[in-house]
Amino acid sequence: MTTLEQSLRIGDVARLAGTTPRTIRYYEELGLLPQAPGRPSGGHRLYTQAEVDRLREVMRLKELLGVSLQELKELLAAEEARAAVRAELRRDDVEPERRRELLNQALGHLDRQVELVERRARDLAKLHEELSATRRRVRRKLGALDAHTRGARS
Amino acid sequence: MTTLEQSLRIGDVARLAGTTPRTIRYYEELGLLPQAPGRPSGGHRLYTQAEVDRLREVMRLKELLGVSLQELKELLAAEEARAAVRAELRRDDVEPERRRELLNQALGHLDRQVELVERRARDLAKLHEELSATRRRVRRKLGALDAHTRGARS
DNA sequence: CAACAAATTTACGTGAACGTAAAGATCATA
DNA sequence: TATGATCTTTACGTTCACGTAAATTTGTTG
Repeated sequence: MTTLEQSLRIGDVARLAGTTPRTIRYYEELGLLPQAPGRPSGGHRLYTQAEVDRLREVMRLKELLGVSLQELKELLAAEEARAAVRAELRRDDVEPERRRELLNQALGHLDRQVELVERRARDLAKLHEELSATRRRVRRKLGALDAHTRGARS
Repeated sequence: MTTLEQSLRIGDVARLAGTTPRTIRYYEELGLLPQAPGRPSGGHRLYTQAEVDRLREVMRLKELLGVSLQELKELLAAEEARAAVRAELRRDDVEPERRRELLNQALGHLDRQVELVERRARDLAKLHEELSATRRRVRRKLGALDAHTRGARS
């Protein structure tokens, strides 16, 4: 379980996620990524696999949802909330009151994301259907053309 | 049938499509929209409903596919091909040879579009599933929390 | 410890997709 | 025909999402 994961530097993270150090610093600056967890004596940023995953997720959402980094940051409040939940849940003495609050917050954020995704999926499905219909029509015309040409035994 | 549609000016088109004149001119400059069909003596651009539709389609594809305007232009070669087909098909004397060629071109472009849409749809579906799973877990935790609280008759 | 790769901050540069301003031309209406 | 709204081109400005360069510092390795 103790994967001994540690000490990825910004260049490693960038390579692993398929981007550049500049982008990572930029995202950190925007608050899209949390401050690098390790930073021994103000030196280089140190990351773990968790940060790589987070980064990939950010990139994926950006690509799939087509939102600005600012909107994405707001959307990602969900992740932060869930992180907070996980952190608090590790301790056993959280009051159920508080626990429920955190969970409900996370649920709200998740609902926003799900709704966004569903809207886009619906739109895409509609577009797909239209394209397919057009494609079928074109193929039918091609078929008719073939048949006619052969029928005329040119 | 003769809808007598005509004489929309650039501002009208912009309002109807939910954008601005600047954007329309920009798209025309990029070749995303054809030259305005009417331009009496070098004066104002004149459009018909067809141009409004085309514009909306461009905006929709841009939004849904998340591609650059340049990529979009290349993708939209399909529409141009289909327009050419429609134009030529109106005449009855097109050689079947040529006809088949045009139709096959259109089919190719359509296939590219369909594939792109399908890829995105698959990615979105995967994301949706993951979000839903997470959501279910959160709800389960909330449920357990409720049950426990009531069980403890606090 | 020398030396070289990789990281740091600071700051200016860039391409895409438009916005906006200016100066003038054109169109609809009173 | 006057006049105000809308359009024209030209051109510079702006925001976003980074790229790139410079000067310096930090880690790593022989």
